[in-house]
Amino acid sequence: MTFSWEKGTGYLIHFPESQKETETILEIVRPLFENPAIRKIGQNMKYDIQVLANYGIEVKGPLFDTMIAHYLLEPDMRHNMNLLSESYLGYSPVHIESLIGEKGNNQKNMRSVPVDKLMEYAVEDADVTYQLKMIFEPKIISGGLADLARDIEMPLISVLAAMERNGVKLDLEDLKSITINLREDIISLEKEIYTLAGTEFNISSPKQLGDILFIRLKLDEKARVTKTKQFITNEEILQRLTNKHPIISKVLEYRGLKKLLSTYVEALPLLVDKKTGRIHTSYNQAVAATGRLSSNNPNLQNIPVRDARGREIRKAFVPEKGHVFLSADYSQIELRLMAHLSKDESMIADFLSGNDIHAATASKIFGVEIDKVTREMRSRAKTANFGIIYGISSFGLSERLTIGRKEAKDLIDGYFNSYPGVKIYMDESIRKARDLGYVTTMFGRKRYLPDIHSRNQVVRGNAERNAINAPIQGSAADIIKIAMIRIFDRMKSEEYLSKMILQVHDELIFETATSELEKLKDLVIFEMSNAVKLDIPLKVDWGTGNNWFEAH
DNA sequence: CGAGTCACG
DNA sequence: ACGTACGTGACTCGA
Repeated sequence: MTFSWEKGTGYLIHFPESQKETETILEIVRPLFENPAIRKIGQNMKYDIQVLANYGIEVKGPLFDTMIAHYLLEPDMRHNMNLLSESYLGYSPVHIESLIGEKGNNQKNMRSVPVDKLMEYAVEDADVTYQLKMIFEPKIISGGLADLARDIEMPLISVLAAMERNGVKLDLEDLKSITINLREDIISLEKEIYTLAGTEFNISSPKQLGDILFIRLKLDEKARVTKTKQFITNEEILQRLTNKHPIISKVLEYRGLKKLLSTYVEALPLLVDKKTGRIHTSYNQAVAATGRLSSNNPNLQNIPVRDARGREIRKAFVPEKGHVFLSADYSQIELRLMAHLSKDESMIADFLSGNDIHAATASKIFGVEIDKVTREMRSRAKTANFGIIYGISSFGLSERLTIGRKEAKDLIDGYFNSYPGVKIYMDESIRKARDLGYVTTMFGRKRYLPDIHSRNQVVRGNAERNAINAPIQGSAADIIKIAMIRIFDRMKSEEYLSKMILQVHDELIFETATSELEKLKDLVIFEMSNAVKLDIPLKVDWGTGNNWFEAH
């Protein structure tokens, strides 16, 4: 592990043989790492912070992470150190693989590398990092990204490190019984499908399934195909064929259950950490071009919730004894941001009225009193509101509402008549992207959109939708990051026992000591609601429970 | 290792 | 005549 200080010195911490030597070294470096007046520089510092935490050292003081800095400078690119070194320093560092071998089971431990080799690697690592810092920091400042870096991204690193280390407990018994049920159901569906098809085949193979449905059973003479000339067999297509043949609904159910089994129910238990007995996701702070986080190994940001059977999996995420889950989420944050950023008076008024926003939209675009809005009208308005955030097109909306292009266009025209400021704002975002080459979030995060000048209208259309969506999605990401930092700081300074454990884009989940529940709930709601002052309030919904299902 | 599919916000 | 809703990660198949 290597670190740099302001003076550019490389530090090597080797992994000593004896316990005594380890302790000596730790006590030498501890005052440095724990000194809040010393700014630490590193590449992917979340990792280093965790290694040090394993040795009981808490890294304090400001951070400057070159990976994160480059993410802010070039959010669409990749940020690993060798790549950065090659493109900014014209120098190819020693690959870690040359010391410990390729990734996989045979990858050696750092401890097995001879100390002289290790030293060379470590010193180079610190040197490269420091040189990158010297290049990136001025760019961050001149790019108007200093506040975002100093106040949000760099402080967030420690928050994420702690959340990852906290992890979340899984009820393995619960998952086991889900597994048994799923396996049974899958086997019987399999048999039914083979009977209905009149032959056995691999249902999980889109190619084989397509051939069965569209050649053997001839369920659609005009079946559409992919670029690779396979039949499309996705859910949307299959749904439309439900009435054509009883095999369809069986296949859909089979697909759904297989997904649950392989992606969640069977996979999650394998990722329980032997030492902690918990699941530790890792958050990637530098992949999503809009500024969102992502989660992997496992991805805990896509645990099923929409469908009843999938939602059961959430019951297996449980707090420790004496604890309860608290979940708090921003209500309609992206649409609220559209209202705020566009300053559209009528959308602001709709939010301030306290009415259901989709019903209010429906009332306007369909020209009926709000209490005369039907479920169907509300549902369409909701789809339109989503479309607006994504950078609507009449084609896209018509696909989702299964209506004609003309009808969709009329709906959009009606929408813009109701919320004229939104139309003006969207045009302004695209104009800004053309003029500057990028768009920004409320906190100055940039996304470059070079394709905005493309002569190819498909490519250009994509950039135009990004010009509309990125400031919205990105501002929402900025806001929850601010809330996370403030909540984390307060939980530490006010000595809470509870832990922040998960973030799912607009939602935070806490494993709360039961005695702290009321206080923590107020703290979380306050900090989330007040992370930023908008023209309309940020609404925060919350729930508690003895598992994630109940709390959500 | 790309393609197809599908889980989430 | 084109072909698109925004952002991710994981699994399975099959060349």
